[in-house]
Amino acid sequence: MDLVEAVFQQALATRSLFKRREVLLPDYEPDCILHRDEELRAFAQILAPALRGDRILNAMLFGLPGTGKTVVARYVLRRFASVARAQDRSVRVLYVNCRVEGSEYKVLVAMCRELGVDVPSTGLAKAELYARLFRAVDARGGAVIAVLDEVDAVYRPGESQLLYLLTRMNESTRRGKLSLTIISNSVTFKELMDARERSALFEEEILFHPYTFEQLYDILKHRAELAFHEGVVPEETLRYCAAIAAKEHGDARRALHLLRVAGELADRAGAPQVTPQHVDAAIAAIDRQVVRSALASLPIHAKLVLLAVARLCYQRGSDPTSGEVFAYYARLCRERGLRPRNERTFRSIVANLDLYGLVTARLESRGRYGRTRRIHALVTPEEVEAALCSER
DNA sequence: GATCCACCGGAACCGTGGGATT
DNA sequence: AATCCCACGGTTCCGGTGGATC
Ligand SMILES: Nc1ncnc2c1ncn2[C@@H]1O[C@H](COP(=O)(O)OP(=O)(O)O)[C@@H](O)[C@H]1O
Repeated sequence: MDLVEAVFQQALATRSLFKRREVLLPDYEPDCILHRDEELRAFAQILAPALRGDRILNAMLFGLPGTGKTVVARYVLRRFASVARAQDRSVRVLYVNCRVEGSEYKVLVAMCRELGVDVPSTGLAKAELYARLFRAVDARGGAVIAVLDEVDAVYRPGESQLLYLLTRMNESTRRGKLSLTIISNSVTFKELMDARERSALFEEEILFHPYTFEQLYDILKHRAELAFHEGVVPEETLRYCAAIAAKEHGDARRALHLLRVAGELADRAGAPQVTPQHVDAAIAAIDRQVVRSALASLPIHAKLVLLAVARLCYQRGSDPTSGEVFAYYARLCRERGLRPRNERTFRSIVANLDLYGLVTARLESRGRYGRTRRIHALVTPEEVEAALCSER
């Protein structure tokens, strides 16, 4: 029996640890939400008046990542839509994730499309998009409930008009009414908004607290029962995952992610159970995967800048300055027949790498010898090279 | 104190790729 | 076809700036 055959035979002989693996994936929508009764009720209460045809208030849901904002919102929205449909109410709901869309403009495009308006993904004037959205809201009449998830990802304090304009839309619509529910991962988001927006949007607010260890444990236990065969995941493993996630801002997404990857590792190894050791291995595997996919999604010039930083860092064991990195980066470009981006763009690239946490760039004043950034790589040259190879 | 290095980073602008209107 | 609108990535321009050295 050859190598490959052995793997297949093994897979046939041992049954998978998973019953329904998809239950642990991030986009799974559970039909049972634990420890969020207050939040569920509060959000349902906000939407409820729309069933009677009354105007509903703009709401704001905020809390740290993985505290259940999205599940709660989508769950209530789903239930709301089905009641509204049964009652024959002309209420429409739409959900857009702003981080996924990427920019304010694309959020508008997505909102239009959710309402069935066919708009091109680029080319239209912003004002025209507003007009079309406006017409779509007004055309069929009735309320439109729009949930904008992760707004903080596209919101630029001072220049963002999205929210303000959307809240003002009602002043000119005749039959349709638009209600906004804004979800933000940043608890300080509120302070970033200017007064007009704040008063328009903060008619209602719901704060999501981090999950405690016990709450995370319950969520994990419930999901584990759906996802794995009986007896596969011991209590101890669930407690371990819960403890790690509780320490990291009470993040349920993190807890579920750990459990899923631990399960996959155990499954692949042919282990009979998912143990805490598998969870430890999962932490490392997730870390590696996070780095790998962050690197892979970088534009080519960002990869080259990062490679320059990493090489220089590792070669001399000290952090290079902007000027040095730029020179090395320019050389890498020329070796490859690429035209280097200019220095200003280079500095923007470095600023972005810093933002992504792939390098740290601290401003340093060396008096006579100028002011520059010392750039430190948080990834190894090998990791960047791997990402560069898979290019093209 | 004044100087001046080696950059920093805001802002205005440009080119490309898209679409609407007439 | 001409002329308008736009976003996005990149470029051009340029006024800062902390602190060792003169
Ligand atoms: N109370 C809960 N019960 C069950 N699953 C939950 C609960 N809270 C969060 N989750 C799960 O945790 C993950 C992250 O939750 P999510 O709502 O996306 O967080 P947020 O939007 O606050 O960042 C999702 O996969 C979700 O299914």
